[in-house]
Amino acid sequence: MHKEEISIPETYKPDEVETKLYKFWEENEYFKPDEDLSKPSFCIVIPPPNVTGTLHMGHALNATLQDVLIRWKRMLGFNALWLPGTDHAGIATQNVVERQLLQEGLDRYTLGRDEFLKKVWQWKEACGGRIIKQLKRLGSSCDWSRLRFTMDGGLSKAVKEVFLKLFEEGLVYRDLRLINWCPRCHTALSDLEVEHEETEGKLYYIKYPLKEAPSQYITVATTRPETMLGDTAVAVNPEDKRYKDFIGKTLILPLINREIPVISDSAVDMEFGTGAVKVTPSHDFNDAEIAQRHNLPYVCIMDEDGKMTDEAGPYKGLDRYKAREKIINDLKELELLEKIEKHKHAVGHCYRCKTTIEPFQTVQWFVKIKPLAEPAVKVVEEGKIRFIPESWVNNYYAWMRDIRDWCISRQLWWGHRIPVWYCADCKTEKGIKQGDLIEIRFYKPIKINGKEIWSGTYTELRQLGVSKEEIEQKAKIIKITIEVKPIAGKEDVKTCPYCGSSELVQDPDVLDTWFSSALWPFSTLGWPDETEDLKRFYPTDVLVTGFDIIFFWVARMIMMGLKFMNDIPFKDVYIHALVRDSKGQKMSKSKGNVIDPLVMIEKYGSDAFRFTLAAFAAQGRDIKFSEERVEGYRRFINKIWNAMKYMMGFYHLRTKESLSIEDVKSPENRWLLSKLSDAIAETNSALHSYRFNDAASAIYQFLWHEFCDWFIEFSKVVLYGDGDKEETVNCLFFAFENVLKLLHPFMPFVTEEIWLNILKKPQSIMISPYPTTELIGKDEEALQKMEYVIDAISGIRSIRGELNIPPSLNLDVYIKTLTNEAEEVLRWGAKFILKLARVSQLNISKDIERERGSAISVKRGFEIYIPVKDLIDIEQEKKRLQKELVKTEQDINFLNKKLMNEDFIKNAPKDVVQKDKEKYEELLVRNDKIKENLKILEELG
RNA sequence: GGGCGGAUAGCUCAGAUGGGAGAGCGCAGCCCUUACAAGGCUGAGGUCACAGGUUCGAAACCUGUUCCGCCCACCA
Repeated sequence: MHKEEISIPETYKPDEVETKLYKFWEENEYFKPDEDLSKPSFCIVIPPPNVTGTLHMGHALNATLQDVLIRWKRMLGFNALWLPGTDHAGIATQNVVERQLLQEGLDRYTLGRDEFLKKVWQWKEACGGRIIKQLKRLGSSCDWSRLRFTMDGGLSKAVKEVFLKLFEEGLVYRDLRLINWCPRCHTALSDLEVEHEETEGKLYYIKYPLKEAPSQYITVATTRPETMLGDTAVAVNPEDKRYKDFIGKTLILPLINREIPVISDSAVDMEFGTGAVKVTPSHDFNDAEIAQRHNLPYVCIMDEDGKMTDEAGPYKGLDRYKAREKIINDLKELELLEKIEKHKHAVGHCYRCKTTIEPFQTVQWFVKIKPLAEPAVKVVEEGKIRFIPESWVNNYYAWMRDIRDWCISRQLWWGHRIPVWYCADCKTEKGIKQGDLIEIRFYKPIKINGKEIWSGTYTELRQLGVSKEEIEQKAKIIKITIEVKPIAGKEDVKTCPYCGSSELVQDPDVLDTWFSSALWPFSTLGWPDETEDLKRFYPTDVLVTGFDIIFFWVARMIMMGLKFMNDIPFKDVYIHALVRDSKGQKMSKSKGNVIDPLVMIEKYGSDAFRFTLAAFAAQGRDIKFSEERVEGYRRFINKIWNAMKYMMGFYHLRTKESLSIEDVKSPENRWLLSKLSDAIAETNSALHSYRFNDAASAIYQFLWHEFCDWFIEFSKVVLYGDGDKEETVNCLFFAFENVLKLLHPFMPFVTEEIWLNILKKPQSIMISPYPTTELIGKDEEALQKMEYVIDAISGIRSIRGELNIPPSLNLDVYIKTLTNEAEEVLRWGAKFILKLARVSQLNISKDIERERGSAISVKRGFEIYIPVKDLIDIEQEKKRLQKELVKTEQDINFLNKKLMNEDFIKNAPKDVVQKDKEKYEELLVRNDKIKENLKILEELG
């Protein structure tokens, strides 16, 4: 083997190396699966981060774990594809761009829909790639040539296809009902997008006088007095004796003097408040249900801005909170406010902007979810999809069982526009012209013939000469009522299929962002086309994600995958924890406790950072991130680097690339390969069951403590002294290279740097085969043998350390062996003992007479004596032995009790009993020796 | 109101199917030994939240309690 001169940098510099190597990998297309179809495939689709996103700890953890898996599988010989992409993130992105416009003094309505969308795309092109760059910085080995975006042509095609199919089957439908409305974002939200937060509020007790006898009244309790303007009844429980006589009577709604009935409904809780509930069908979900049952009218008193409508009489135009204030004051004046109590209750907030949501009655699109949910539950029950950790399936089932129809339309501009059109000229069954039912409001008035027009029906506006385009562009809200028949189409519908009219308006709404993400596992692989990728990689193998989007995303992917691919989208769902700060608090900008992954990478390097995340990723628990741990793993890298530097001094002696246990003779070398074998086995098995932390620690433990602390020290004895240098060097390199490969999925950069640029391997480490144990083998006998040597060294060191014997002192050590095996092995290992325990003279024999006044250490098979009477304080050694005596005696008692227990002997497995017996015998011997020595020391002292 | 998770060394956490408790950091002592002081060696430190139970044997399994954290839910 030709060995050229290699210059090795004194220290490892992550920042230089990482960018260089990432470029190298990308240029060589190592991230792409190859075309070899005989290899099994392994696929992960990335949970697409928002285009607006910047890499946070959650992304970093998520990406690290996926990269560990994909690199591991790739090295195991799989055709591995990690498919990356980003999500258009409807509301979030629209908000970002709108905020930007605001700084320029613009808003989206002034720009119009098309212009606004152009701006968003521009923004996406300019800034949307940021998170991709950051993922690369982390070392993610995604196949970037397959990068997807949820608004790409292909994915949009998939979205339309799915919508149309569901529409045709009646699984998407339009309905007029109460939905969650964000008055700031001006859009409907699904139930999931509402965050409920426990809030300290007030409970207002308001008197509603009886019409026939105004001195009598019913008191209702409410947290939202402003909604009383929309009351159309007061409900009491039919069982409630207090109100028995009121049922059926009429009350006068204060402030606006509407006559409303007292009704009875069993949904009313007699215990709460006064037992009488005001019913506001237009602004409360419960009340809407009561209204359905009792056929109550809906009075809408709040508009889409959260301001009071015409129906609110004197309160018209007031903001909802201002109206509340005024109403309370007015009620006080009328002496109709009985009392105000403090009251805790859950208030819903918009998950994007935190504004309090408002139940609002509008026409929206929904997905009928039960028929989709049932099969999705079944595949999990049948074990076709596995959740890891398993405990999450309960959450999944619970949600899926009580699932309600999914509101998918959003009153936004950025997103997949609903592929549905409405004809303005058709007559409906009710005989009204549809066009009249399409009502338009403008954000800024348009001028026609010098007249300012703010709003009108579609037909009116067209008659006034407003163009279709202008309506689409400038309209703030286009209200299309439920009576209008939707015409769905893959392509733009230009003429009405019923009447041939060209007066068609496209539904102004876009789809919930999560609608397109639900298709992610197959839309990214090319569906609806039957692509090669789809055949090869669907179903994907594992989904790695956080628990916060199990409902938003995971559940919906399962439903859609089953519906449109007739197959599960992934086999395993690995749910990882949330990354919190070191105090266990959720990281958030407002708390100022956010740790930026990129700062960590800059300070410590990507490898150290990734390793930290993996080492923290124990199942089922949140991660309290601590920077000190990252620092610790940076030192680990330093350790690796230094070990490498030592080894490279002997590189020229290397003769073999590959070894198995049969190829080596010397016990310490066989010991090393056996330990390596264990580390390999543990790493693989841990990764198989997603125990990332166990895998990380197995590698760390082996590399630092077994390889560096023990083996390198053994090797010095041979390499700086006598012995089979060649074999030792071969073992050093073989083990080191294997552990580099083991480590590569966790620390891709430093391993590659050493592999390629120090060891001068011809090919990247990322496509080298991952170590498996069968090629190396294990030698139990060598492990046993080395245990004698290691015990001896530890025993001497221990005496040294505890008795504070300075290393400069010459140390004579006597080892009395009790067995032939011990004697043979220790004589062989004397060279190691001498050097590693810094012994100047070592005598090993069966018939060693202990010198009076020796420090003693009793090991399995031998005893160590160190004559110390001239060296140290005998009192100290006595103390040391007494301490040990206490320990052994405790142990003996414990084992004795156990072994005297007949039930234990009878019931415990034989090997457990056997092991305890052996331990017991050993302890007895040790105990005797210690006692003996103590006696001698006593005599001396 | 329902459900889930946690409580183990001073700190942060491991302990997969039950066989006398581990790591990293921190702490104490000794050491610049020719890879590494970003290091080596040696130590100290734990009634595994509490109370019962199952078992020959429990940190682990079961029941209850306390304290934290999270998710879901239309109590106005």
